Amino acid sequence: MSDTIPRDFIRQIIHDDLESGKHPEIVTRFPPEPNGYLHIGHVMSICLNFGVASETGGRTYLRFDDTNPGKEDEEFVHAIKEDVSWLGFNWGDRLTHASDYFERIHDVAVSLIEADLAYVDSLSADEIRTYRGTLTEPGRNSPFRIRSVEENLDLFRRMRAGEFANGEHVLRAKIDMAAPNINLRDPALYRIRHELHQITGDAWCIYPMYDFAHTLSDAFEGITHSLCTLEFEDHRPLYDWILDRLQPPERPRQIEFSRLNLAYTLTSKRKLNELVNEGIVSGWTDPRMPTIAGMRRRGYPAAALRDFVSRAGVTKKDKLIEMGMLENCVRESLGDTAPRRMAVLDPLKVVISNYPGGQVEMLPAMNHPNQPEMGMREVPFSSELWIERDDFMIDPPRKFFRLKPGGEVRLRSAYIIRCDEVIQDASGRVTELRCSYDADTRSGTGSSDRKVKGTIHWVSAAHALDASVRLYDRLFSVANPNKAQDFHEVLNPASLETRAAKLEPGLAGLAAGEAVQFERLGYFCPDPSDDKADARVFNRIVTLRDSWAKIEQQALQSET
RNA sequence: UGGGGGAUCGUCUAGUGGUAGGACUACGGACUCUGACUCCGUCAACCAAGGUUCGAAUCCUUGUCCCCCAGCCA
Repeated sequence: MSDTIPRDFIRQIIHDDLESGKHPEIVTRFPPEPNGYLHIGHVMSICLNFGVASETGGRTYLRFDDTNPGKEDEEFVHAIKEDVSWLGFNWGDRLTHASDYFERIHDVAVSLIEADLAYVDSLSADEIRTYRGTLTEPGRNSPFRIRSVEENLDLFRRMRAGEFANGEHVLRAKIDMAAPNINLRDPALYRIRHELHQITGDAWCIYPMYDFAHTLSDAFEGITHSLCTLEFEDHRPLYDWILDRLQPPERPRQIEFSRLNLAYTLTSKRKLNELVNEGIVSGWTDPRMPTIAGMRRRGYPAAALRDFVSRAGVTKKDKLIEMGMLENCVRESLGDTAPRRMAVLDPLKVVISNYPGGQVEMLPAMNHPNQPEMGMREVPFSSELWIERDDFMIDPPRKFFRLKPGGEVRLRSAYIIRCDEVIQDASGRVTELRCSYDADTRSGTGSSDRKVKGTIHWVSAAHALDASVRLYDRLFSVANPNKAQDFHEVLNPASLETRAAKLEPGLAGLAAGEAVQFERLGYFCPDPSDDKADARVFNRIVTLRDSWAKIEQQALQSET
């Protein structure tokens, strides 16, 4: 097995670089901008960056790319740190900020000016765009491109000193306005922003651009492999241009991989922001959000997320991964560990007419059918129960193994009951079932091995714990909402459904975020934010696989 | 019509001149006090056309399609 571990192309490069002695140790970084919450796409980057380093005994920096004050916020810094560590990664003492290097970045800018490789441009933003040319036509030199080194030095010093308003000047690299790669057409290095920075406060009014700050930060930290997504591929020549001027002792190499896109979700920060700001979701941590915080609140285990991105792999091919892949990882992670419980989401009253009124039995039930070591619990049984409305049909199709008039079914961990009478209201809606139980069929006793085809879950009415249960579905109704002209039009109106559910009483003590399986329904956990002792709120993490849904479809079709 | 990338089952992914394999899904079956889990089985792919070769997903040529780039965002 170990010799067949698939090694993605990045791990191959890293392996080769270690082998050849190019680097004694691997140093990576995860460089989020603190302007939003991390999402499923970032999980990929986090696992890759921290993964390749830890696998090789290397180090990883968590570096906040805070070069654009005003867009960035401390709230996001906290959230990001929490997300990364929840995912299981540890940056040790390597928590940094691009702003830690502002002075050094500035010094590099000055030395570039001195080498006549950068100049202060006084064109307006609009003019710069015009001068830049188009994808098919070369740009033209700015008239300010010929300024002397002395003048540039003076102007840049005064930019820093705050003598100019936003937008009045910009520092540009002097590369090639005719370059076919637009990133090389004298890219901006510094712009003026009279704005308070969340860390440096008012110390600066000029801020470095991403390409400049990011490349230099990589160099300063001794990053060996700078892993980023495909859209930065044509920034690499600029990355390399900067490194060529700097000549750092340890030269980082940028390698790009494709983003991970999940079907039926968005990962554009801008659009995620809109979902939050417009109140379409309850916030960044809404359990329907593809954010790490949302998925954590929903109840997805960190291990499932790690498993998911590892199955997705690292390549350069555009991916749009099916939701089922993620859900499978979640089920797989929870399947062996989540204790089993019973809960009824759409209650239908059942009265056991031959069971003594007022009598209560505590019936033992396994916490996990495949893992006896997880022990047993007791659930109360009495003459009035709740069962799932779906588990009864007056006129069922073939292969319906649940309750029907005159039919028998086993109550999980309890008795076999027979449906004797169906009570309906004026509109024909079933309001109650009168059943009789077979006292000799109690689970684990008597002739309890008597077979009936179906087993359903139930909760004793008198003992039931009331809870609000939130059923989540995909936020969008199309596989790739990124492609939609307006995502509002492809929102899934049924992405959240709330049920007044009946839970077995033992669930009262369940802690927030602790996952259990409601048998036959799915995995659930108390919502970490909204669950209260006197008003329980549960999230459905993921459903169980449901082959009945398929059979039912086929049955209904064959009858028509 | 500039530059940079990418095309292998429905989805994700292995393959590095020698039997196209795995995971998820789908489908069929076994088991079942969860229509779950588990187990067994089936369907299913090399973008196209040429070329090189005993042999090509892999090398060459020519096409086709898809993605990214014209922020003083990252």
